[in-house]
Amino acid sequence: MIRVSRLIRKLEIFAPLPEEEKRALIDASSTIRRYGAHEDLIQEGALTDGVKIILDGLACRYKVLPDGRRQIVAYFVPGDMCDLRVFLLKRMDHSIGTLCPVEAALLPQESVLELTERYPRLTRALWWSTLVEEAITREWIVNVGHRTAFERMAHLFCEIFTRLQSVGLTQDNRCDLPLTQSELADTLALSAVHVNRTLMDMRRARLVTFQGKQLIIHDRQALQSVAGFDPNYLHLDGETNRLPAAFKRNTA
Amino acid sequence: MIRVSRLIRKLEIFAPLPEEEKRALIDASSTIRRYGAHEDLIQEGALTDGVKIILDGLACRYKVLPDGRRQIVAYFVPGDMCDLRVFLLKRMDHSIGTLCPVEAALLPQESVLELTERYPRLTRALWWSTLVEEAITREWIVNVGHRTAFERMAHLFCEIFTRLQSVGLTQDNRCDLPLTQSELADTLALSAVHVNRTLMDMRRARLVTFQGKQLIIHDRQALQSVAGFDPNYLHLDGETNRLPAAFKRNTA
DNA sequence: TGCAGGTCTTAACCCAGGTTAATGCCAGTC
DNA sequence: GACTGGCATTAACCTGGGTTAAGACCTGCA
Repeated sequence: MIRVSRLIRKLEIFAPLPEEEKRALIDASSTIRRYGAHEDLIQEGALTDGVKIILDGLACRYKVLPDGRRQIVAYFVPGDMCDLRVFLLKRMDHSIGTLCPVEAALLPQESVLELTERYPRLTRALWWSTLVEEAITREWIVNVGHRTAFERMAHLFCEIFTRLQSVGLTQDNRCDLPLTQSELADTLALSAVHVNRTLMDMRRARLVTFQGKQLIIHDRQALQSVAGFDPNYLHLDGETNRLPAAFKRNTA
Repeated sequence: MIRVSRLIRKLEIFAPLPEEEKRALIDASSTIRRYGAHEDLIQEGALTDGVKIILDGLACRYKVLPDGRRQIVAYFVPGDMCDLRVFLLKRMDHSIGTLCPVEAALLPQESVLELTERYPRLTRALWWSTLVEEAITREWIVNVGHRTAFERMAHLFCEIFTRLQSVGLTQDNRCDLPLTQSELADTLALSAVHVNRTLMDMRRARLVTFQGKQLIIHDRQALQSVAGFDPNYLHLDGETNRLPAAFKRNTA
């Protein structure tokens, strides 16, 4: 199996890519690296380097506060890229770390520059994927700011499940989710204790079971409804995307 | 005065732009539009159109929840662009509205495509500015998630003041800030009542006075310190940015 | 096989911030 | 110069979620 096939599958939600451009992306990302659990791919303050494409496992962006508390601000699932264009900033203003063992493809800076200079369709698809990422970050502000613990967690589960589903990493109503409760807490801006309480409530409500690093969604409809989850912001539906007219010509 | 000079000034924090590219940007953005206070530039669900550059006034991105509550997820100050590449998405997943009368330059989609195709330096500078915007969004998650009302508000004031300062819109220790307390509440994910309480506390602590749409910072050092504000994430310091080597050649 | 460190679970107690509601203070405007 | 509607301010009361702490449950390792 082609290592970056999940990325390509994702990019093609936006628009089909010509074989040549797919091949160029595959060729450029042939260097694979493996990371252990809870290892940093890159640390806050470090000089930025090339782009990483997550092939397997789960990673996250996070920020650490002076008092040592941590806020996870994004998850990376297989097929996601960490920071298409970070090399434009001198130093990272946050860290990226793994949550479990991770396999990633490296795309050196020069390759990114070259690809984006030569392949307009690929470039637009990559841009699009960064727009989606931004949309997710915005939704997280709403989540942390305006939803109760229960809704918030329900919303996160809906999002993760939907994203994993779109890259073929769910089975029926379940998926692997290698997170501890306190990592969930760092994500949702809740205490670990309250995450546990809420998880128990969800289990009792027969909505969701999250145990042994497995997420089982018993009633997706109900879950989405309590969460107020509208998948629109994930832009996973081809219908919600469009190509600028000037660009469509080249796409057939 | 050139209408988009603030944008150009901002972009040149990243790297100086050749005259030709500046001129191209100025020419492309010669259509000016005026909006009233609390008017939408674009609404959630609408088809996306061209890019807008804020010349004067204050605008914001916001999302509305089913229960009618609103979360402001970003501010646009003069010199900011609303969504360089939104036209890659079919429909908006949030709205952009004004907070006071606003003057904006319109950059039609075709101009964006043309500029980004012809002018690599300008393009990179524009990319950079979207990276900065993303960094701000991430910091907002931390703000809403992990800081107390007092710290949170202090942090927002530090950020806004710094951003306005960088485009020359502050006088000494004060700046115009055309927000009501309940708009502040929508930003900080607090109730309007608690915003008022906190504002009073800040006034009493002789840190900040926010009255009559004016923000006066009495003790910036102290404010930054309670907020845990580290301006690094704004990337306004030229030193924190860098050009990829492959690109530097063309920049002299 | 027993121990150690991480994780999960539960209970008891507390407080930051939400909610409701009343009052005051404008700036238009007819 | 009264009337209206939007803001700001304050008080009284309540609750969701934080904190602390203790016990149970794992899993890997010696």
